Amino acid sequence: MLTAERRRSIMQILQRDGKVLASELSKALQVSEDTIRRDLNELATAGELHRVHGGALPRSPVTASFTERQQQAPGVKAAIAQAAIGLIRRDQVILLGGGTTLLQVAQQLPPDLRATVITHSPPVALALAVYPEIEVIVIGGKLYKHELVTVGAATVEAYRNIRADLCLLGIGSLHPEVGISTFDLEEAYVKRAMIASAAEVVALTSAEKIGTAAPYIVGPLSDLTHLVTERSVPNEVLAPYRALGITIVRA
Amino acid sequence: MLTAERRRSIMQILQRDGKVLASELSKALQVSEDTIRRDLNELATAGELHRVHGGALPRSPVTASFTERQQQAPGVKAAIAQAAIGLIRRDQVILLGGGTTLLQVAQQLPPDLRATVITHSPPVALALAVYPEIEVIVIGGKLYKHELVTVGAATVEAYRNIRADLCLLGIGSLHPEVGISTFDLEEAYVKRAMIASAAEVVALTSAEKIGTAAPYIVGPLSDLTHLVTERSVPNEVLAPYRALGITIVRA
DNA sequence: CACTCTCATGCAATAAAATGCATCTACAAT
DNA sequence: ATTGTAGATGCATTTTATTGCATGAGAGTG
Repeated sequence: MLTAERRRSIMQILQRDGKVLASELSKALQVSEDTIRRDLNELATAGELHRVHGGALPRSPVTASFTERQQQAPGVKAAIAQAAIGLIRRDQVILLGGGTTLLQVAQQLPPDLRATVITHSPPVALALAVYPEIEVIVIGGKLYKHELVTVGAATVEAYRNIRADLCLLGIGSLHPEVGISTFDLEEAYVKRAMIASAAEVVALTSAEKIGTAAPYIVGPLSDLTHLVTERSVPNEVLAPYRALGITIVRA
Repeated sequence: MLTAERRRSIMQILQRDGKVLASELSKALQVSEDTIRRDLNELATAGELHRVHGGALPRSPVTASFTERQQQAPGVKAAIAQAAIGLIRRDQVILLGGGTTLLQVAQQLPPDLRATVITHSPPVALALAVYPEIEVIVIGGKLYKHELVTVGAATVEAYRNIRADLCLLGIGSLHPEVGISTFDLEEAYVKRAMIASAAEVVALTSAEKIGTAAPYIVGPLSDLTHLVTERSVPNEVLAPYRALGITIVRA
């Protein structure tokens, strides 16, 4: 039996049973557990399944990509979120993007904040539901399962009809020359619409994303009014942003 | 049973019942309480739940107060949800309402179901995000915090532009003469729009809601094509619904 | 304060995983 | 045919994870 053939069998069994055990696969496919483990690791690296001790489970888009990242650098993200919250003023109309950093923002707002918050991220919307004085507006659309945000024409259209005071956005890539960019086209459209609808635009980004570029351009750096990032980012890296009049906030 | 699998079960039970006890989980999952405690601690560290003495609670206080109501009769709601799922066929376009019963539906769908599901409930949308073959459309609007659904003109308008095969709705009150009614005006509008947009309309309702009326009329009983309710409901109570040609499904 | 239930910790047994190494096979070039 | 090479496989060994149990500390209740 060919290697690729065996791996296909593993995927089929996984789909059929909802889980696979390394020991069982070894018997069923007549190869050693070492080989099975190698297969499982390769498949996990390729993102086809979720490797766990003893076997593997189907890759669930939510638990895999979203909650997993939540753990990566919790301290840093919380600090950035906290710093961004300092820019919010009472009674504003605020656009909140998706992603784990913005979820942190939604969770850490002052309990008595009075504001209108508009978001296209269901998890952010749920986090906001605890605040009695916040009016929450959900923007609909097609749900992107890995980011847990809505996208598409309906989403963009909805943002177009809004005039907000403030927009808080998680940014995937920032580059002095390329500008704001992201790894997903649909998300780029949504972010562009959000930026166009807000008077002040705040980018939240961790240190390692500054100076990088991604395939899809959201807009020029001059779209931003504020940049919230880690304390550790060296001054010279931030110079081009300051030169554009962007207010830098260090968490 | 795999460790990761067991933790996933714990999260499911937590979501279903609104709380978990270490002692009960130990019996239900056939492992020692030590293992359960370790699981709960790990899940708490990962931010997936809120660890408390004796067991654990959902992480977010929102979903807590929301799922708390599920404790009242978790078995009944799960059974009604399961029965309603039997009406779903592959590749349909389905409207899902809000509320705890519909959340149960979203959580108990067959893992490989292929369909398009449209909902104005963020918790339902998140529950649907785990299904790889389901396209999820979120309907936006103003967020109603107690029901965790969106309402308002945007919501109604969005549903108006949709033609669905099936609509699954939680119903607050059903009365042979009054028809379908609810305690909230905004929700009445949304439900009306959903009913108007679907070929088949399925009402999910527990026994005690049948024969009651509420201030805001959604529409006549003849809007319904199916009624899913508890097995215990006596036949004579259901007679007027049967007379209208409504298919009765007993959970 | 006394009682019970729950929890944390260290420990040992077991299962699973990673690693390095030898062997085997398929395939291509000579 | 044979030689070389890359990849796949199995085995031995070491390392790491998981689990249940015992002990004592701690929390909750009346």
